Amino acid sequence: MSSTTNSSIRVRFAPSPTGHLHLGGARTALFNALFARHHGGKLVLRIEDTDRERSTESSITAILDGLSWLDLSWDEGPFYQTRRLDRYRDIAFSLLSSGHAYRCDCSPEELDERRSAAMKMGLPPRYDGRCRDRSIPPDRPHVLRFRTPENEPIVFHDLIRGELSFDSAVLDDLIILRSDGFPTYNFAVVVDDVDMNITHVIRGDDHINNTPRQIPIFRALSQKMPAFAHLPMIYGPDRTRLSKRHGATSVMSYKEMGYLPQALVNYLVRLGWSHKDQEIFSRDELVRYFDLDHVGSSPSVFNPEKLLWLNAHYIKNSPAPDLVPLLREQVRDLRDPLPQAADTAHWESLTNSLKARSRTLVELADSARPFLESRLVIDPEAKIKVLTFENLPVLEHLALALRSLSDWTPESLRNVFTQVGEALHKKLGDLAQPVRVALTGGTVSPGIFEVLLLLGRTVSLSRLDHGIKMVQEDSDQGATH
RNA sequence: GGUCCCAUCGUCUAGUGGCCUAGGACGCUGGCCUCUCACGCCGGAAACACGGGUUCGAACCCCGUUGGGACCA
Repeated sequence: MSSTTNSSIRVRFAPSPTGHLHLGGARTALFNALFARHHGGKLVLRIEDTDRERSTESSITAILDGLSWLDLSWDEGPFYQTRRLDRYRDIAFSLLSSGHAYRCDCSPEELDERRSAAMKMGLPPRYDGRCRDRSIPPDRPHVLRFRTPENEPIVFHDLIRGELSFDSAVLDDLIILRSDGFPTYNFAVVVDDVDMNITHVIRGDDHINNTPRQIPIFRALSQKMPAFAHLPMIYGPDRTRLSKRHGATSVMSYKEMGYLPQALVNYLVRLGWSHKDQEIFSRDELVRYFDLDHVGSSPSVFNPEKLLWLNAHYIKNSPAPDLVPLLREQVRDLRDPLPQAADTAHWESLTNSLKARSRTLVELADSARPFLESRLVIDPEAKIKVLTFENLPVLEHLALALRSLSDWTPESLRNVFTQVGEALHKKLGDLAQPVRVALTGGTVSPGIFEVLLLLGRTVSLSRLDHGIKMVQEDSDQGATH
């Protein structure tokens, strides 16, 4: 165990900018951030952009956007590996002069050939070390290879998995500096982790096999090693690594689908980590409770249903004033708004009426539209089922009674429905449904009195009249046939 | 193919040798509430991969098998 004191804990999140921030990366970032906050340490953001083929500027922006949407902040950086190339070269050459590295001028073609020859003979396709003791002049094209110590077992203690050991015989002399002067992945990572004083490397377990390649470099550099913690992968439903073909994997696509960042964070944190039976965590609780000792070691399958449930939970339990700006964003394209759409109080009571019925902000917006726009689209099925000739008396009686109402309060509205119900020998349910379809266009909505109140007298009466007219026209047509 | 990792309900997980006739959550499902739909509440079905050990006792420790996955090519 390391003797590091809490205040000096330093972790890093080190994405490659080759695409959006995906769920696995987001969880790695989250665990690093929570670990840092919990221990009062620092989080360093490092962009590993040495793969010039695949790294893009827009990916960097996308990753930063994703982190900020999730409200994950870092303390230092972002540092870019491409701006540290001189540093990697310096260290590589210092390893050359200390004898830990050597020049190699084997061509890719030769290496390929030897690799396939080895595989044909059933041998592992590793570099045979033939340049180890040749002295290749520096003016010839060459790479720098690390002289991997032989017969030295590599054992380290993983904070999540315990002791992990590898046989150094399977490690070959990896290239640390390419002929174009670019460092290789495993080398740059070690130089960075040393330079940035990283105390805990928390990363996906797809890097577990990189660790034994990195450890000898730490040793050659005479640097003390960070502690390692390898997080289990997140799988898709088919139990392979989560990827695009499993649907939405980018963090920002969840924003577009109307998810709250708290819901996604809460979902991701429970993938691999637990705190007894608790499912819902505030950010404060997360910081307080999170630690590596309750991170599991087995991979988990991404479950969109549970995420949806969490999202519904967060929507339902958010105060309306927090939700209203998000709702406004969803309905920016409002056409022909109702007068009350200018009133913040209307947005808030609307949100209060709808939030327990919405699992996403998109659903919230869809159900809010009839209360914000003048234009009302009547669902054809609802019309056929509910806006029938049999229900015409219900609508007419209610319209008449409502029109003569002097006030427009829950009590008076309820009285009207009760009286009309008694006169027509109908139950409240028989009255509410036709009104609901006439007023909202569908069979699903908040309570009918809430709807009446939300819409207000003028809009309610005109939609009711319009509904009555529609039924009359339909029955006229039916009569002529 | 080589190396490494993993294994509790369909899924996320609790569980660190006796508290387990295995707990919670999502989903599914029966009911209650009810003007619709939700929300909420109450109930149900549903798992320790298999085989050996160790131990008085194993979901928990060890070994093997099987299955899955990652990495390197």
